[in-house]
Amino acid sequence: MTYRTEQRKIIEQFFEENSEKFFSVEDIEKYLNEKGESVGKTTVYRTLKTLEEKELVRTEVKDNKKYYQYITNECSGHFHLKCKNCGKIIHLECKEFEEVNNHIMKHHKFKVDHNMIIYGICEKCAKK
Amino acid sequence: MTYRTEQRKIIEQFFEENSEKFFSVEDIEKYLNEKGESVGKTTVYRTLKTLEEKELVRTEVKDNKKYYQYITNECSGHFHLKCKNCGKIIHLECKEFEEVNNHIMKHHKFKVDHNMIIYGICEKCAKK
DNA sequence: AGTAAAATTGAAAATGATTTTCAAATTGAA
DNA sequence: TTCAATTTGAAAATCATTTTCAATTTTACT
Repeated sequence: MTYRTEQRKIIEQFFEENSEKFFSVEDIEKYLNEKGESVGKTTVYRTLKTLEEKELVRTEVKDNKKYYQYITNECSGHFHLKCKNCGKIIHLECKEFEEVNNHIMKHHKFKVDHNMIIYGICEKCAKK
Repeated sequence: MTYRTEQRKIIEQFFEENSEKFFSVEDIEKYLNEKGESVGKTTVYRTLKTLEEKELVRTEVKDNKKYYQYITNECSGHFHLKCKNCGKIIHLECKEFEEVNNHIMKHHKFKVDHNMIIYGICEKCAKK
């Protein structure tokens, strides 16, 4: 039932191969076209919207512009810290956070998004 | 050195009195004008930008539109859970979270924003 | 394979939130 | 009071995103 077109495949493949950063629609369009792939801006917008609805990408807005990051399997299931200054991402895979999750579940009756990013300032940037 | 104009006072007062919800620029403009306060849209935009820079408001983007929430003193210093579905906000004032914060500080060398909102689904909405 | 219906694509136009511009009004310091 | 610096707001500009719609591609069904 799921349509699978050439363009959509290309975009999904782009994300499979580029999961570390956040990209804007412009970034992706440029990158693909430079690689010789024929994908229009509108299609990139539409595909990203779909991926977002399926919760396969995380989004972030900066200067009224949306950025998308692919959620890999390895990154799903734990929290992340992201430095607002330099963009560094730290994976929180300690058992502490499973406990926090359980606490929130039990006492606050709340199911936290498992791909949440917590923002703040990393050590390096704090020193400046 | 800080200029303090009539319009800016009105907008800041609006937030002091309305801290529970998120508001769009349109919301605020409408509300103030209905109350007979003369504040232009552009000024609302500018004032909100300043408040955001001073970290006196939190922001959220929905359908390419920005929403602002005032950060009261009572709400600063602890995490919040917000239901993505119904918008309900839960304040996490348990000691568990201070511990988490300390853990992140010590082991991950990271200073978390103290007004963070963690998104997820509340019990009621989960049941639907 | 052949065909038709349904879904997708993309260029161009439309939308709409936010920013910029700039002249007029307001503010604060001397 | 006076004047430079700042703020205001209407209108114009900007720019990311969405919509439109005709053409193309995909899928389901023979």
